[in-house]
Amino acid sequence: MNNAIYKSKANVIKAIAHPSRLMMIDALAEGEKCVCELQALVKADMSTVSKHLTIMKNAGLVTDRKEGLKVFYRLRLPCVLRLFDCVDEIIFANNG
Amino acid sequence: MNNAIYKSKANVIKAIAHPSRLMMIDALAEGEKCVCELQALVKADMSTVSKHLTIMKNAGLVTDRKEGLKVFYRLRLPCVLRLFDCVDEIIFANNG
DNA sequence: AAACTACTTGGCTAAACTACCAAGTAGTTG
DNA sequence: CAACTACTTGGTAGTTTAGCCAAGTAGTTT
Repeated sequence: MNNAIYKSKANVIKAIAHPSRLMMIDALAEGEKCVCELQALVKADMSTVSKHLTIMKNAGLVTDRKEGLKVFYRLRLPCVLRLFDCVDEIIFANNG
Repeated sequence: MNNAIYKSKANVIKAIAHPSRLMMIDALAEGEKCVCELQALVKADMSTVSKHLTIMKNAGLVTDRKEGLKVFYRLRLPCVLRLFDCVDEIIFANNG
C-alpha cells in the first residue's frame, strides 16, 4: 500500500515536530550529549526528556550509547539540520 | 523568548506531519489543485480535507485562490519538497 | 429565485500526545 | 552491600488532534 509510505514518513516528521525535540536536535548538531545535558537545555523532568529521546530514537533520528552511568545521544543523519533551513524560510515568509 | 522560535518551528513541521497532508503536498508539487482533486487523492470527507488544507495554510505552507466554484491550493515555497529527501534518507537507513 | 456545486465551519467523539510523579534498572562509589 | 547517580518505564490526568456528520456560505446554472 502506497499509504503506508506516507504513514512512515509522517512518523519521522512527527518525531521532529516538538519544540523540545527541535531544541535537542539543534544541540546534538554540535555533537553527542548525555540526557542530563539535554535536560538542562529543555528544562523539563528527566523522564519527559527520556521519552522525547525514545520517540526520536524509534523514528531513526538519533542513536544512543551508554558510557558508565551516562547515556549519550547523537544524530543519526546530519541531513535533519538541512531540513530546518526550509522551515526557517517558511517562517521568514510568514512574518515578512 | 528563544523558546517561542522553537514553538513556531514545531508548528510548521506539525502542519506537514500527517499522511494525508504529505500526500497533498506531493500532489501540489505538480502544480495547483482544487480541493475536489485533493479529496479524490486522499479519499476522506471533503470537510476533513478542507481542515487539513486550513492547517497547512495557517502554517504558511500553501496559499489558495478561488476561481468560480472551485478553490485552488498551491505550495507557497518549493523547499518543502527538498525537505522530504532527508526523510526518505532516514527511512532508508531505518530499513537498511 | 430555486436548485446545484464546491467548499468551509461547528459540533462532537475517539484516539493520540504530553508532562508530571512514582517506581524500577544499571552502573558506581564509599 | 548500601547509598547514590543517571536513566527508563508505568501510570495517569489534561490537552490536542482527527474524522465524520450536519449545517452554513459563495458562486453557478436554469
